[in-house]
Amino acid sequence: MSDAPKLEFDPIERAGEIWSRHIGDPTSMRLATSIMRVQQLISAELDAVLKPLGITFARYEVLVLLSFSATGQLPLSKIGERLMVHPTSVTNAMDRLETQGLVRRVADEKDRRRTFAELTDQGQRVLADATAAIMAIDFAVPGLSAEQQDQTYELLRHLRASAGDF
Amino acid sequence: MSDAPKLEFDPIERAGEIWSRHIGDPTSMRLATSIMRVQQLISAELDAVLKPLGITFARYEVLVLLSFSATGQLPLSKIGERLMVHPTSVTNAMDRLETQGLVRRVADEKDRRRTFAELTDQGQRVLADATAAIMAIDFAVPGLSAEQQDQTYELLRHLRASAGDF
DNA sequence: CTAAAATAGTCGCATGTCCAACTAATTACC
DNA sequence: GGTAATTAGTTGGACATGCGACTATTTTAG
Repeated sequence: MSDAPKLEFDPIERAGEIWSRHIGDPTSMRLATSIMRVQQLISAELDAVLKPLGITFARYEVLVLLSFSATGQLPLSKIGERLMVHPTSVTNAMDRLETQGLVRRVADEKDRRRTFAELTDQGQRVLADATAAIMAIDFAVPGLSAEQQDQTYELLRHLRASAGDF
Repeated sequence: MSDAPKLEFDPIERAGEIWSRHIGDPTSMRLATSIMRVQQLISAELDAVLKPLGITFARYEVLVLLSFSATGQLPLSKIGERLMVHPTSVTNAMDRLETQGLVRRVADEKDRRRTFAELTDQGQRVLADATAAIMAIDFAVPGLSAEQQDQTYELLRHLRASAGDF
């Protein structure tokens, strides 16, 4: 957002759209690029809202995960699995969150290969603020009715399932 | 893919999904995270297919854009505008493409602030191969019928429009 | 019970994206 | 006409993400 190149009212012409007009069909390609674009918009919006709190959406997701864990802590591997990101991404996020004092690494005595992640008090506070901030924009995002949103979600769910998600 | 953490058949639990079950509703949040996940899958798939050709999808989009330009060349600013990415991303992609010998920077004599990007012969060859490679997977991606894909596209279009796209 | 295989995390490296700031050139405006 | 505002690109820095490789520990096999 913000500094993003201002497109007057130019039709969006990413690869998918271009193909649709020049090459044959690639409906799926058009859909693919559209999804990527929407993701870009959503991601930018979420990060913008979280920026004042000093975290990104990626890190926010880690906090959310930890807060809902039954024991209050989660092995790093579990986090990567749940968020479906590479182990190195978890390490990266944890390093930053720990530096910020929002989470803590705790050694697992049972299995010394593992490390648990645990929310700090400050982490809980930031999480609460972040959630509130996101909830606030939640209503502004739409452009689709609740039914349409559910419908879109359902369609994407099929896509994810077949795409091997996983 | 590949090294991605193997999730048995665990329900996807990113922030959005988690909220849906714990906090109130946030249908839109659930949709948002779903979109982000689908984008991740698509992106990984595309990059994987293009990898043997030595390019990424981001760079591929630049090549596509250039090949469809009427004059065969495009000012860098126009590329950023069309692909809706920051100018620095264009500079980055161009640097790599130029190093690979797939595109060329050409000074604009009329307006000396500008620089044109132009496909090289090799760039055209790589583009052709890349397009073929992508078309090939295009059929495998689905999970949705053609109608469902159009439907999803339409729904996302509304979302993009209202989200200020732009 | 020991050697091989699997698992958990980390590090370095490559990419891509955006922002802030800066230079150069062109256009606007008083 | 000459200065201010705008536009085009680049550079440097912050982040996120994935891959390959490596260490340490635990499991599995034979």
